Amino acid sequence: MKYDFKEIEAKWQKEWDDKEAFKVGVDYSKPKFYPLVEFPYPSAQGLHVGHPRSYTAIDIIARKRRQQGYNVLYPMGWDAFGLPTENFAMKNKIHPAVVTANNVARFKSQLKSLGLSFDWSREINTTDPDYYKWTQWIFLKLFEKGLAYKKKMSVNWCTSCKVVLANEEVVNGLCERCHSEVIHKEKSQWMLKITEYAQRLLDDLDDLDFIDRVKIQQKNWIGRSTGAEVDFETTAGEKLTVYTTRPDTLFGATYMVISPEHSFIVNHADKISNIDAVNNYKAEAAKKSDFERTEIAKDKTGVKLCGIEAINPVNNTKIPIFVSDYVLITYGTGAIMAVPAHDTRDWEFAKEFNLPIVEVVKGGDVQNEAFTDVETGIMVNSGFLDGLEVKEAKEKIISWLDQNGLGKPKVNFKLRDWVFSRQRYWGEPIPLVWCEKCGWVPIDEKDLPLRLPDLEAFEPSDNGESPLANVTDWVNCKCPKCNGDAKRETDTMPQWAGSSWYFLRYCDPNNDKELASKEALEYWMPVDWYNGGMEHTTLHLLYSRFWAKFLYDIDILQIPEPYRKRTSHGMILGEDNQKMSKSRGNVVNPDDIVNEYGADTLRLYEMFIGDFEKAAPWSGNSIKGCKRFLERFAGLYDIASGNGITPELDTAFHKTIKKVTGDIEEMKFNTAIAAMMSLTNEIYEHGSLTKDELKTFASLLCPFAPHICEEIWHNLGETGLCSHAAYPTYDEAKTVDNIIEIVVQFSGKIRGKIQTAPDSSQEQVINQVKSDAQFAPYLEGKQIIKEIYVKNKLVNIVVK
RNA sequence: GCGGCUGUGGCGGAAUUGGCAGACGCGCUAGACUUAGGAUCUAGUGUCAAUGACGUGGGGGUUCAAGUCCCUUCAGCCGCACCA
Repeated sequence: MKYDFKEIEAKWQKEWDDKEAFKVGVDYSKPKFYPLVEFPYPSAQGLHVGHPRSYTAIDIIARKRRQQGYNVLYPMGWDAFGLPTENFAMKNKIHPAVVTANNVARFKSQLKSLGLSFDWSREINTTDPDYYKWTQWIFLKLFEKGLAYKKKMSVNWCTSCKVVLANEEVVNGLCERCHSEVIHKEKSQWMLKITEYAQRLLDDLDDLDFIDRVKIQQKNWIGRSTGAEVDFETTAGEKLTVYTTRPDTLFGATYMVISPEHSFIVNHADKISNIDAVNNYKAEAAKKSDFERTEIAKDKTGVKLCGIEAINPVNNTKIPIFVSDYVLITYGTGAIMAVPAHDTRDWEFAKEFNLPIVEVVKGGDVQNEAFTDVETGIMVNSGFLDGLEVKEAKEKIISWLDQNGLGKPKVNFKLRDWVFSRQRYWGEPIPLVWCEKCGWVPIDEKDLPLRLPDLEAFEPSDNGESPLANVTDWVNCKCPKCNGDAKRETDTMPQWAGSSWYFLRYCDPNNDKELASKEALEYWMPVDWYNGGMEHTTLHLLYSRFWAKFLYDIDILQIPEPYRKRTSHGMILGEDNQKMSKSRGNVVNPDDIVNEYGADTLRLYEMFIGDFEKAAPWSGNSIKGCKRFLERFAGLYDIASGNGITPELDTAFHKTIKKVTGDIEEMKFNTAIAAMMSLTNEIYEHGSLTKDELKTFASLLCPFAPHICEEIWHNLGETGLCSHAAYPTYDEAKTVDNIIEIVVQFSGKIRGKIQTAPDSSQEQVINQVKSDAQFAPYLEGKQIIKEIYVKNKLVNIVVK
C-alpha cells in the first residue's frame, strides 16, 4: 500500500470532524476519564514543536481509554488574555480581540492538522465574556469572603515604557523589552490571600499522584518553617518581635537587625542619634533594584541605630540594633535576632562590623565559619540549656519563653499573597466600584459579565494607570449600594485568573446559570491526568489548587483537589541542544514537519525522541526513522492475507500488546514504539500476517498514529472507525516463549547459553549444564564452591 | 548558598527485585537494484594489542554477580535565591 500521508491525513481529519468522532456523550452512567493538557496562549508565532509533545502524549492516553470503553473528555481552549496580544494591538492598531481571534484560528487549524482527539464542541476562550463572567464571579466570591484585599506595595516600574512590569519582565534590573532602568514604585494593588490556604495546599499534596519534583517544588515554594517569635525589650520603650527557627541559640544573639522598611525606625527617630545616616541608608536601600539587592555577591551593609539598645531576654544583656537590607520586611516580623556563631549571614555581618561571635552549640570553629548543623551539636554557654541537644534545647526554650510571656511558637511560610492587579487593558475587568461613601462595592451578580469597553488606543496612561482609566464614561458609574457617584476599578486581572478554573468550565462549557452544573462537576471532576510544563508548578498549578479549594469551601465543587495526577514533559531543544529561539535560528516549525513527513510521523517522532520527562534535542535525521516505520507498517497491508492467527507470530503479538499497554500508562512512549517497530521487523522476517492480526496491530498503533491506522482499518473492510475499535488485549499465558535461553556463567563470567523449558528447576538446569560438552573445559579439575540459579534467567557456577 | 535532576557507543536513547550492557531508531560501512540516489532491500556496526580482555563521568567498597546498592569525587542542566 502506498503511504500517501497528505491524502490519508486530510481524509480522516475530515471524517472525524464530520462524524464528531471525539465529542463526548453526556452519559453519566459510564465510567469517565478526564485527561487534560494546559491550554495554550495563542501567540502570534503559532504552534511550537514543544506543544505537540504534551498534547500527543495525553492524546495517546485519551485515545487508549476511549478504545477501552471510557467516556473520555479531552478538551482544548485558549488562555488568550495577556500582554503580547495587547502590545501587538498597540503597535499595529488592531483590536486585541481581533488579534486573538486570528491567532486562535491559526492555532486551531494547526492543532487539527495533528489529529489530536479533542472534543472541539467544548472549546473555551478566557477572553469570551460568557467565560470571564464566571472568572469575575469567582473574584466576587473571594472578595465577599475577605480573601481579596487592596494593599499598597512596591511594584516594578519601567521608566521608559511607563508601565508596571511583572517580576518576570524584569531582567537584571532592566526592562525586558526596552532595556531601560526599572525602579520601584508604590502602588495600590489587589491581592488574594493564598497564604490563608498555605497549610492545606501543603498537607493535601501528600495524597496526590503528582510526580515528585512537582511536589517538592511546591513544598519548597510554600516554604513552611517552624520556630518561635521572641520579644526583645528595647531602651526606646517599644518591644521588637523577631521570628527565628533557632530559638535554641538565643544565648548567642549578640545583636539585632531590622529591615530598612521597619516602622520601628520611624517611631523612634527622635531617639536615634544618627538618624540622618540611618535615613540615608534607607534611601539607598529603596533605590536599589531587586537585582542589586539580591546580587550573588551579597556584601553585607548596614547602619547601627545609635542611642537605642535591645535587651536579650534570656540573659538581660544589652545588645546593639542595626538596620540592614539583608533582613526582609516581607518575611517573619521584619526583624531578626542575629546569632553570628550559627547563621552564615549573621556571621558575615558580624565580621564586617566587628561584632562578638558567641558559640552556643559545640561542634564547629565559629571564629572561622558559622556552625549551622542542627543534628550533632550540644548546647554550651546557654545557662539552663547547656548539655542539651539542639532539638531538645529548642523545645525547652520555646516552652520557657511561652511560660514567661516572652515569646511563643510560630509557623511561617515563604508563600506570599498573590498580586492580582495588572494595569493593563487586555484582561478581565475587576468587577468592583469605588464609592466615597461605601468604599469598595462589588457590582451586582446579575450585571456580570462586566465587559471590557471597546477602545481605539491601548496605551497605558503616564501615571501607570490601566488604559481603562482614560475611558471616563466607563469609569464613572453609580454605586450599586447607595446609587451615588462612583468609579470603577480600572485594574484588570492577571493572566493566571482565567486559567485558575478553566478545567471546571470544560465540564459544562455553555452553562449561563452557573460556572458549571453540580451534576457535571460531580461526574467529571477531578481531572484524572493533567500534564503540563514544570514552569507552571509554582504559579498556575498552585493558583488553581487554591481556587479549587476555595470553591470547595463555598460548596461549588465537591472535592478539594482539582487534579488527581500531574505529570510533566521535558522540553524539545534545537538540534544544537540549546533552547529553541528565533535569535539562535534553531526553531523547528511543526507546520513544516507536517508538510514534509505528515502528522503521524511528527506524533510518533515526538514520542520516540526520548524519555518523556526529559529534555531532548530535535533531530532532522531521526525523524526519518519514524517515517520509515510508518511506511513499513503501511506495507504490511500488502502481505496480509487470510484470517485467524499465525502461530509463529502469536507470542510476539501478545508480548507487544502487553508491553505497549503497560508502557503507555507509565508514559514510556519511546519503548512502546520500539516494541511495535520490533514487531514489524519480526512480521517482515516471517513474511506474512493475517488480516485479523493487522487489524489488531492497527488498533494498537492507533493512539500513536491514528490516520494511517484508520486507513488500514478501512482498507481491511471495517466500516466503523479504528479510533473507536476495542483496544487489543493480551493473554498473559501467551506472552511466554516455549523455549527460553538461560545464560551460563562460571565464576561470574559468561561462557555460553543453554535452551530449556520455562520454569525449569535448579537441579534440571545445573545438570543440563554439567552434561553439555561446551562447558566441560570450565569444570574439568575444578571444585564447585557454589551454584546460583535465577529462574528463567541465568546460572552461575562458582568454581575453584 | 539551598533544593532538584542528569552523566551509558559516532548520535537520540534501552536495560522489573542487583542477573546477557548497548533494545529500538539515527548515522556509518559493504553489497544488491538502479541512468541516478538524500529512494528501497540485504548484511555488518561498543573498544582494543581480538579464540581473549576491557567497557555505563573518575576513585574506592559490598556481592557469586553492580549502569543499578554504599562511600567519595568531578562535570553539566534546571528551579529558588539574604525566607532568619
